[in-house]
Amino acid sequence: MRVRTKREEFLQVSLQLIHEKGFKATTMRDIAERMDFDVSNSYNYIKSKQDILELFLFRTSEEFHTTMDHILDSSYPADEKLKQVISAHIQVAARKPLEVALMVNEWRNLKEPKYSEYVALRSLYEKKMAKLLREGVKSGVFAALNVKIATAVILSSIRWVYDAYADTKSNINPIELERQIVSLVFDGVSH
Amino acid sequence: MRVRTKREEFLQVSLQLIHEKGFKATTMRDIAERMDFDVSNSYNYIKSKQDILELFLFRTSEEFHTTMDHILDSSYPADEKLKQVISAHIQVAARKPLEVALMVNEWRNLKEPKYSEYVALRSLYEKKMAKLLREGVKSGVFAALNVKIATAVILSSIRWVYDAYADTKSNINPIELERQIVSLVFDGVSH
DNA sequence: GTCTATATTCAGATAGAC
DNA sequence: GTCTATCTGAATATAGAC
Repeated sequence: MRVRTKREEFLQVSLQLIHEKGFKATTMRDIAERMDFDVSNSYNYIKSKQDILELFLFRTSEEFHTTMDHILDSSYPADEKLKQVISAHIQVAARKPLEVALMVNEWRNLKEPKYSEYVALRSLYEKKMAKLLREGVKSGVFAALNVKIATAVILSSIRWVYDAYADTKSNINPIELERQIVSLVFDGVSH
Repeated sequence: MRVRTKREEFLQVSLQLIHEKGFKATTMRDIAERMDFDVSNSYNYIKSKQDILELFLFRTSEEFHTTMDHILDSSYPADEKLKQVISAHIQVAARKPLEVALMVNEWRNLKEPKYSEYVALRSLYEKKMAKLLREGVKSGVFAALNVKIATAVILSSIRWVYDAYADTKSNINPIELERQIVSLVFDGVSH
């Protein structure tokens, strides 16, 4: 990622370190050390450690929601919408793996009232997916599946994708990855 | 869970608290407080906080591996084996949701050398699943899927199940849950 | 098994000089 | 924007008496 300001550099370094060690295990001293300055300087860029977490979590969550909303509001049939949601997730996870890793692994470290706010956003995202599936079941493009369970299964089945892009410059082609995942979600492992 | 000794009670209380607050955020004082005694007494039952994590993680991991090994060693065809692996996972997650939650959420908090040991066990479990899938592709009971991706998708798609049983006495019937998940994994959402 | 007391270490955060 | 110095609180863990 291109870093324009020292604040952006500070935030990127924080994100990387939190990915490596976990939020709680990453100290302000760790971040400062990698920035090659004293701890106290960190507070030139943020007012608390929690700020770092909130900033990335809510920013990336909004990106997911905006995309999901655009897809839901379109006139595509439900199966096409589901493909697009999966595709969009993979693209974000491939482009911003560390941000997505944070969403998957560190949201529990938010403190109130941000914690409840974030949990509500997660829950809302699930509701949007459930709505999409219900739409498809009603219109007959999907089988008569249990929407609650299918929502959990489908969202869970793509949640690992960031991991393929987080550590090394992965050689997994996102287009091929999308093709394979879409194939599994739509038709399963059977012939 | 039936608790026979005070040590078992201590460990169960620890597990519950770690589930509620996360491993790092749970202090020995928190656990002692819920046990209604002073912190120092905790060290009658374990020699360090890490012990608690290691104990549950490796014990539950072994349970998963043993079951997986029995299934792989059987003469069932690959599709039947896959059903049994899914079924077994759901049963463990329904019976011991807090232990499975720990496996999903807290393994990163292990310290070396246990961390590397545990990562190797996870990786081995994935290899066993990949072997099962490769078997099924070769014999023709599965479609010509990308084994690496399918492994990640399938394991991921059942990883959330503990959550349906962790907090409240869930009204989700594990048999019905299994039926729905198997249907999705084998045939997807399409008609 | 329980307590009191304490050693040790380390975390987040702020004040204020340059 | 950088530093030194420091406050404040909290954590894991141990020693030793009852």
